[in-house]
Amino acid sequence: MSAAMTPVNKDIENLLRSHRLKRTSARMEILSLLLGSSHTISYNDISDALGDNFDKSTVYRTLNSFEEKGIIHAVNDGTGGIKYAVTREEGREAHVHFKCDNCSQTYCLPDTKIPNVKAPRGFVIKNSSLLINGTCKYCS
Amino acid sequence: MSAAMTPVNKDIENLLRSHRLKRTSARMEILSLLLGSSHTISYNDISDALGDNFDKSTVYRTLNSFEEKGIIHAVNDGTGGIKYAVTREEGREAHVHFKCDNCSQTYCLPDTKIPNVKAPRGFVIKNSSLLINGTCKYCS
DNA sequence: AATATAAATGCTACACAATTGCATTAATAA
DNA sequence: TTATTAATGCAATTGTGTAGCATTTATATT
Repeated sequence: MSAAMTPVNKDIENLLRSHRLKRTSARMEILSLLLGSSHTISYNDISDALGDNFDKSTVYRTLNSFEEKGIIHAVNDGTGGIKYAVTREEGREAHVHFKCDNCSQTYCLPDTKIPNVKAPRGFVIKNSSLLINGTCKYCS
Repeated sequence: MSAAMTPVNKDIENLLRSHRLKRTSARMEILSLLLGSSHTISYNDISDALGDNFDKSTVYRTLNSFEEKGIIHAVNDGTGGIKYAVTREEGREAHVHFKCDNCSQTYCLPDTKIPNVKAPRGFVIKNSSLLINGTCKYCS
């Protein structure tokens, strides 16, 4: 078996370099977690996984710079904090997020696009975000 | 001209009584603000409008009990705090919320229903919330 | 390989939203 | 009018996230 099921370092390094972000261990480890997760993750998830190796502000700043570069996107599932997921090709367009009431995880549904809605006269639509909750495929 | 453009006290009293909530001045005033607003309002909006007549915890607890009773519903427009609006008949069904990038107000669109989406196999949908942003009818 | 420079980090403090425990006060039922 | 039950105010606390600033580190340059 290979070293890990997690994304290989080279992939992560390339991703950082292509966005002109310095290759630091905080970024490597945080990006590795994000790439290896099937669902959105929060600051707390990252903090738990990484122990106290990095300062809170480093983790938050890392997430913010990933988001600015478009590597990840923020998801607000209504539970308080913000969660993040890597933005994959299929998910560039506005896609649906799904929060499971059972396991409390929030998933990107990159292939499920947000339908167009017709707003009342005078309201001009720019963006939209659709959050669904229910039971995820691992819990149903 | 009648006493005010705001909802009459009797309406508010009835609303409280029908939900078995005691008629206190905090509830009367907060509910009056909510009923009189065309858009969602936050704790800060209420606090500003009411001065320091009521404690922070009273205001939050009042909003929470209104929400539990279904008198109002919470809207998270991604700007930090939670906003609230009275749930009117047409809006009982899941409706769209609209955040204006210009005036920063968030509106209920009670007649704009959230379209059904087809989630991937295994995901069972219970509820959904759709937040649109753009320019509202008062700003366009 | 050594150095310069620009950026990232850790630390501490802070800001803000929201909640909680508890003693006091007020609203309604009896 | 009193008894009961719930709401309020206060103070403290939690949780999420940001900001300033000195120090350290990654990378480009020589």
